[in-house]
Amino acid sequence: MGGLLDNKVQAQSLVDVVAERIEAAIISGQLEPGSRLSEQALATSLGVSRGPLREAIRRLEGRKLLERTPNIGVRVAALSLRDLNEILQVREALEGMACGLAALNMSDAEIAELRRLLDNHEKQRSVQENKGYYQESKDFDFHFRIVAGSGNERLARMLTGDLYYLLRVYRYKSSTKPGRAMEALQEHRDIAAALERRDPQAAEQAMREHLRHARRYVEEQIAAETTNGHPPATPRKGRVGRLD
Amino acid sequence: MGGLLDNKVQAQSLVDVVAERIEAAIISGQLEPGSRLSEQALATSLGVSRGPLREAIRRLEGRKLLERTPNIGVRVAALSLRDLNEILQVREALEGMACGLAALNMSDAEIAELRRLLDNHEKQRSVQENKGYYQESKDFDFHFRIVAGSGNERLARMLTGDLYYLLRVYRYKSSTKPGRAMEALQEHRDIAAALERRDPQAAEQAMREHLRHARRYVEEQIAAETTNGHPPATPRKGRVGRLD
DNA sequence: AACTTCGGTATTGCAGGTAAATTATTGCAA
DNA sequence: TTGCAATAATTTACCTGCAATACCGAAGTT
Repeated sequence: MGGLLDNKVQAQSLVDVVAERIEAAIISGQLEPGSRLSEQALATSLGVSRGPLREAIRRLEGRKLLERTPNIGVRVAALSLRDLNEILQVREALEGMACGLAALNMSDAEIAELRRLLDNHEKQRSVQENKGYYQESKDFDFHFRIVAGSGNERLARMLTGDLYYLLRVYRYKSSTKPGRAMEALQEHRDIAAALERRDPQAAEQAMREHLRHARRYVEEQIAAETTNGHPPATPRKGRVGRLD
Repeated sequence: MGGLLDNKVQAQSLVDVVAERIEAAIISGQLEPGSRLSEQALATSLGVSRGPLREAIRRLEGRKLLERTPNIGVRVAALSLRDLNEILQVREALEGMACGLAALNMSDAEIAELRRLLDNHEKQRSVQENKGYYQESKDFDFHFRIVAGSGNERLARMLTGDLYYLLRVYRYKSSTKPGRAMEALQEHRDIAAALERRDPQAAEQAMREHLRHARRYVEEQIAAETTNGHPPATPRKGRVGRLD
């Protein structure tokens, strides 16, 4: 394994490239949620004709990252706080199950690796002590490994391929809250401990609790919004997203 | 509610129509899993050019109902027994949660309606007693209402819009098993009872158990397949699906 | 006889162009 | 000045045509 010739390369059509590019732009924030995209502008900006671009858009449409209104146009899917809450609820159920399965299916080596990952995080955290925030990619890495370790490939794809993306768009870090980073790290440790004990029920519970904290944060925002008569998060409709 | 003017009609592009048509063809079995579809043939058969057809295909691709291999072609997604099992596992978690939420969020009227539905099923079942099988659409209706009653729209769409479709393709009726129909009806009653009691935990448990039975059926098949040295379910590759 | 190579045929991938719909703008009237 | 109407401009929707790639069968080689 590891040889350069072992990986089977797949021909990539323009559509694939364009779709990936747009997806990346959405996640990176280059294309803001709710912003409209002009076919002509995007096509010339990417150097392709409108055919493949439209096909790429259709695919992302199927994945609910883009929304098209016939004869009007395409916009980046915008999630309301309510949507966000719903998605987090789904995530809780799915990733809870994944974690329970991981307790049964992950290899000892994988779990050990997970533990090392956390020690690593701890160090990095102590460096920027007061920054008090858990770097996004680290958090993602931890969750990713567990989900992959569940042994249920479809479940893993649903989480890492679909739900995570939607959440990332919102760079929704409840971890920006003051003491949250330390808490999160501790919760990660609890999860790892349950995995080491090979206790699926405890693992599921630990993961669910961890995720519930994140969700509570959103629920607080919802509550605040509805009481304050806050403007219901108007997604900027005017802006047209480019990729330059 | 229910007025003819309440439904907001959306302009439907050719792509929408074509996509729906293909989806229907897949579900109805007109297009078998694993079968290849020729763009030219489908296009002429549907009376559209290849452009919109390709876009429709791309969308279904995003929804994992179709799979495209670059420069080769498109085929209807084929699920192995292992895939099926994975999906059923996901369904268990998701629909379990949905049922728990439904116990909190469904209106009394909706629950009462559910009960009437079951009485109706019972009658119909007793008519074709020995046929011993729960008509597919009835079963779907029951589950559909509960899922919709969860109050979590995204969850409902994931289940009814995505997972159910994948499962329907396989018309995988564990209900064809001899005594299964009666059992299933009884389980439905248990679920309804938990909802009436407004007991979310019991509701979730009842639903999970109901679904676990279906899954066990698949697991048995997997076991049988691997021991018998059965050919691993070769999806017919040769056939080209038409819509005529 | 089996395997490889080579050419023809069919299918997919991509680009541009025309028609239809929506949005923006301008002019007119109240 | 405001509201409406007609028109112009922009954008999407769809179709056709051409290029690139893969598939299939025949001929040739080992």
